[in-house]
Amino acid sequence: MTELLRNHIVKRLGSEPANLELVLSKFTVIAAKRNQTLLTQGEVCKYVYFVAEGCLQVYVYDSEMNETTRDIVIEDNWCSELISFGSGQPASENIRTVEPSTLLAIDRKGFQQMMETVPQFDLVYKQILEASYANSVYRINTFVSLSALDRIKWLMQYRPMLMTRLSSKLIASYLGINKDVFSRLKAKL
Amino acid sequence: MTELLRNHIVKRLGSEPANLELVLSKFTVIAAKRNQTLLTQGEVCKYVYFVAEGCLQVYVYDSEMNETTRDIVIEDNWCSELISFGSGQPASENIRTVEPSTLLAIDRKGFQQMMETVPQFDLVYKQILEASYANSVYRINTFVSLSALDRIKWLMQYRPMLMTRLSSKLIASYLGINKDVFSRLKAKL
DNA sequence: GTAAAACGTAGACTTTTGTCATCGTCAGGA
DNA sequence: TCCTGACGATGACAAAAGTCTACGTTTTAC
Repeated sequence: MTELLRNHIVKRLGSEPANLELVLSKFTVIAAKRNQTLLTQGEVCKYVYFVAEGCLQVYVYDSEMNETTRDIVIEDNWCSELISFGSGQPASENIRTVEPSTLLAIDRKGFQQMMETVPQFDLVYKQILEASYANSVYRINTFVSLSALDRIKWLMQYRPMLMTRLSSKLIASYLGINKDVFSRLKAKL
Repeated sequence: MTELLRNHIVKRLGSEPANLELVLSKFTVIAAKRNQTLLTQGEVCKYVYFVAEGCLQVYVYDSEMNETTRDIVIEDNWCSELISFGSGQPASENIRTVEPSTLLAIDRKGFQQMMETVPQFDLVYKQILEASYANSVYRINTFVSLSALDRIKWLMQYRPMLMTRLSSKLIASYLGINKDVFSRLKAKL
């Protein structure tokens, strides 16, 4: 299963770093069922996950306990609550599986060791952080100005796989739209 | 003027790093008037700015050329389009002054030299990036689920200075609210 | 296998938000 | 000084989004 992570890293760095096998051995393989909670807000985020198979949801609750989904992470991507993971502060977000998933998890200590064993991992971390940041910025700039209908069109254009793969409820919460409204608008396309 | 930046850095790092004076000398002082454009989307972002005095707006245009403001940066904070600055890719955002401002600018080469001269600057960069990321995440999680009225209340609670300091038009675009609606809701408080 | 729960769709209705036009005020430039 | 253009407020109206209920279908749990 670490094969997928190896490919991912080689792809990112352009070549296979020395000691990669050693690093890979530091990851714990987790076979998670659907709907399994990986992180609850208020707790400290202890792991960074590489999603080898499956799909994760990063979400918060609003004042009426409705979920709003900040991010949906599919296979071959990283997922964590980086702020909490890096600082040790309580996490502000929740993470759960939305499909049966295979995850490769690494904790802070392992992460630290990884940085020392393979100096290029500093670069990998920076890349993850920068990609996460870019993603957030993009999401703000795109979504603040778009109507609900245009947000749906956007999703169909740029992440069409999610439309077929995820429940309407989840998509609606990702798009910041009421689920009834989502159902109606989708029918109008 | 670099005095303000020195204080900022010492505050962040907890102590004054060696060679700080040398590093400070690499910054260019810019006295910018109100409404001056510092970055236009499509161009490469060449500088990271430290806002010593004044206020900057980071914004994009939607399909009807309305501005939507992703961030407002006041004195004692950093401002840039980090993705473009780091990668050399065209910027996706615009930056302008909304008040007469004093800025300390450093370009990529200076930034690079800074990293080498003062190793702790790697940490400063990471801090800037992490803070920017945390800020974006917070903005998404807060704003996606809040009504226009609640967004105004949020601003009054957490960044009250902006309410008095900025034009209604700018605040409305920061909150993602139509300016007429903003005017009405504000009157109802 | 069956009962219960969750899900997706739909209609009727309410609330929120956006649009447009108007008007008085104020600040900056000629 | 006067003109002009930007700004903020407001009313009337339109459009978008949210709420609630109901119902048939699918999925899940026991």
